[in-house]
Amino acid sequence: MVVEIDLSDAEVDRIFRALADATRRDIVERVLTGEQSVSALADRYDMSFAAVQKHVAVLERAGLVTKQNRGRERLVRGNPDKIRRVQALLDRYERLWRARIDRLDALLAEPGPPSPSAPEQE
Amino acid sequence: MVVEIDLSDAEVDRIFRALADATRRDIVERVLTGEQSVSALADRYDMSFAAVQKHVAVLERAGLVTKQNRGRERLVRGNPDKIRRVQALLDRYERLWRARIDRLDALLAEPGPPSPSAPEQE
DNA sequence: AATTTCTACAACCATTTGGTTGTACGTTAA
DNA sequence: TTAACGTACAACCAAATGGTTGTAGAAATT
Repeated sequence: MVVEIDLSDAEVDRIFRALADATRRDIVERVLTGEQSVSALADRYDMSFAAVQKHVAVLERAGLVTKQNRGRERLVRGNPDKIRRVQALLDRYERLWRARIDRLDALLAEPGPPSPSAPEQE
Repeated sequence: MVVEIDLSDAEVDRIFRALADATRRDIVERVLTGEQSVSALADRYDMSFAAVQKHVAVLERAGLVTKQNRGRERLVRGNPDKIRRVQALLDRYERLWRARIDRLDALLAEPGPPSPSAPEQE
């Protein structure tokens, strides 16, 4: 399955920043298992309801979760499309990196020194 | 190839936070192509040398790049092992997410309503 | 009708972030 | 030797982050 990469810098900023917090990553894991209300999530953490509410808001702004009204509750659920795009993004990084390593390996495997390059001193 | 996932919460925090900035992501891409000195990197961006120096320090603390001394220069290069671990981490998220979607799909495909669940109103 | 539950949001606070400028020091070049 | 280059680091600043408490409103319960 091919996933398109059409995220703006600002979007990628928001996504990575949202994932740069252990509580928020934990929330993501929880709503992966099944949708949960904000207060149900808040019960799990040693912080105020408002704090958890803010974390959910950060995840929502990043597009990683969505909220749906059910009565007085707000059900939080994951956004699979977005996580696939993040996956594709990291996949691209990994491929670029691997390509560089492969080039270096090939260079080192050559018989003669291909270029004087840097004398590599500490 | 199997990559181990043994990163602490704090490490993952640092990695995601490091990637949550367009300039730093660009630096990562540049050093993927080949190692570069800090000043060579600084020339590329519309900000002070010290600012770029700080960005590199953030990437270094996250373990995404390393620096090596060559004379008066500090050569910045990528850390392939770390990026592979990040890749593995995201891979895990993606698999969890996909598993949930598959479960939901299976549920919806069943003939009778499996459970009354929520009346789904806005 | 009164109370409780779940949520939203404002105000506040300490800390971190991302930028700046300035100073100092080792290394290279003239 | 002197000048220029590359880097490190401190001090400073505005804005964002991550937490708090308090107030208010809509929905459910009693």
